[in-house]
Amino acid sequence: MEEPKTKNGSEAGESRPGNFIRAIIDEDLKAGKNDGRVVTRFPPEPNGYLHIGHAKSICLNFGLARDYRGKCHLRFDDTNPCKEEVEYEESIQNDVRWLGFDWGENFFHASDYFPQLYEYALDLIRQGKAYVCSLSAEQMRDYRGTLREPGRESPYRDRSVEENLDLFQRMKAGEFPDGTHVLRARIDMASPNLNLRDPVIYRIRHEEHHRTGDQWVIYPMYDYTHCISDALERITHSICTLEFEDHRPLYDWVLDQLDVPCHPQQIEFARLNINYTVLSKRRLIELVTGGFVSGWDDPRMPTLSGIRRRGYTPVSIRNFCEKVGVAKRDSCVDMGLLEFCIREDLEQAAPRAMGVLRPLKLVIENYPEDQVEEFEAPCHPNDPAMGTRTIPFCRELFIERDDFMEDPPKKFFRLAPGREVRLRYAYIIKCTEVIRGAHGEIVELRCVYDPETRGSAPADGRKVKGIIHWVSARHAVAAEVRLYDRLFVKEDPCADKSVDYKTHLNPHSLEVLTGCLVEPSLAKAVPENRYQFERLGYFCADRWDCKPGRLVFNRTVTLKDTWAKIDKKD
RNA sequence: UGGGGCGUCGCCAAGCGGCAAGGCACCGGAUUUUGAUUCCGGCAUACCCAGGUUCGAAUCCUGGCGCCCCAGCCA
Repeated sequence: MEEPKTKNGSEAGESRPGNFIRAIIDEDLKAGKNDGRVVTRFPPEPNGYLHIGHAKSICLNFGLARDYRGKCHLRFDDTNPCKEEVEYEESIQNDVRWLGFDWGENFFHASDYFPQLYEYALDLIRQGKAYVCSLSAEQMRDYRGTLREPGRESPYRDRSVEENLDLFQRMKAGEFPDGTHVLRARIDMASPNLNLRDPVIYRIRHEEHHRTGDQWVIYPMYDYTHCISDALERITHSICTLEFEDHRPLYDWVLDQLDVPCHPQQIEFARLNINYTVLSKRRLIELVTGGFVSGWDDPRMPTLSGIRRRGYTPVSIRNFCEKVGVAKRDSCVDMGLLEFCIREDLEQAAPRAMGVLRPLKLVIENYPEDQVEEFEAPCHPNDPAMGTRTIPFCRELFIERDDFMEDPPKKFFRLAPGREVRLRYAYIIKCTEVIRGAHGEIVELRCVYDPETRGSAPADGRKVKGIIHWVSARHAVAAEVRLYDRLFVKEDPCADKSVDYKTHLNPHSLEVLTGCLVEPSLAKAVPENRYQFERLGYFCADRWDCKPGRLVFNRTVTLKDTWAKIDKKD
């Protein structure tokens, strides 16, 4: 967290946006709750990679801890040995750190509490508030009732404390196969809240756990584990997403029965949605395993590792999460906001360079054959502190194919036959001839340059509106450039439940360009270096594939393109 | 005629009875050797609807309507 530590949100001068969670904390503080402590936690299940939706939660929880001078714990919710892996734990920690947050010593696992959780379960049984149920899964579903009808009590509901204790201990000892018994909380089978109809709190799973190995064959369920874990860690505000709102009565019930250190407050907020992508673990996994993307960190993925590889910066993600706000309304944020955030950051942070994606050869006929000039260009037009780089210039250049049109529309002010244009940081040139190939395609442009226009406007006062980028044919360096676009063509790929969301995958979400040419100063680019290729967009040297002698750039985002808008309108 | 939430500009989102913040997008215009950036200006007589209370309501009350979540031994 590189930002200066600030005081809490209630103090004057604080500019952070207010949200209902901060309002609750402010009130709690005013009322003297929790001895003035603020302790939050980010509790991922290690069964997938983090995505931008998690970033919202991370920024919220760690941000609260920062602003209220509290703590935010990182706790892995690893209660289901069937789905969880260490690979995920590692990636999650990397991603949280990359985002810019630090949990310090406060690193935990729900599995750390298995022994205590077990003791608490015994306690519940002794109080007659939990029982071993031997109904099958199907039977239990049947007994649970429906949304409108109350459930029926299990025939095992009134087993004696002794029998329950005995059975539960034997469950733990591994005497029974999976699915034969569960431990259930004894609450109310007629509750309109299904979560309270004697929820399962322990199940048998003869499965190796990635941390506890084969030490346990019974594993606690989320509802039972999460609240107790929070209490043991003395969490003050347990922030989760809306779908857990119905679970809050159970969260509170469990803590009310037990002798725990404190009773944290669960607060729910709306999860993040972004259009033209999907943010559900299940679907992201499917995209990866189905080979629809190259992996979890494919630059098109909304995963933090994907976004990172695409070229997004941590600060841009944090700003995005800040701008998105925190509320309880289901919402879907425009992808355009994310793009705004990365442009906003890179505009000031990324050094400029010239690169030609689709090269078109251009020969300056009145420029001496052997002459080479070197131009000193600023690395940033508005920030001299970023220094300069030198750009070689000679008779033969490459320009962007899109910057030439034989028969241009009115508002096109780039190169065309007989027209003048400025070569950025160099001379004004005029196109005199178009050379064609065997099939009539344009293969080369012949031009003349005005030697008097280097670094200055023409003396005769004529106006040249267009400025285009270029590279020297003799000095340019080859590069591969990967152009990324939105992953889906539909705003909400999952809106129509009768159609597989994958049918809305954007077939043009990746375009690989291999014949690109970039200015020689880029030869030294190392993985994750970010640049603005002038007039084109922001590009990031690929984290894995960019190596000395083989440049690979990913397009993070284009520059705002007013011309494209005008062109589309006409 | 199950329960729990939510409805303020195209998209987010403040607002908590005193007369609709802000951001994105969008539309003008200025500067500009990136059609970028920056800069100025515009952008809800209106807060799901209908009644009611009040001098005064997005904010309170009543009744509708709409959307989301819940019937895993997932989290």
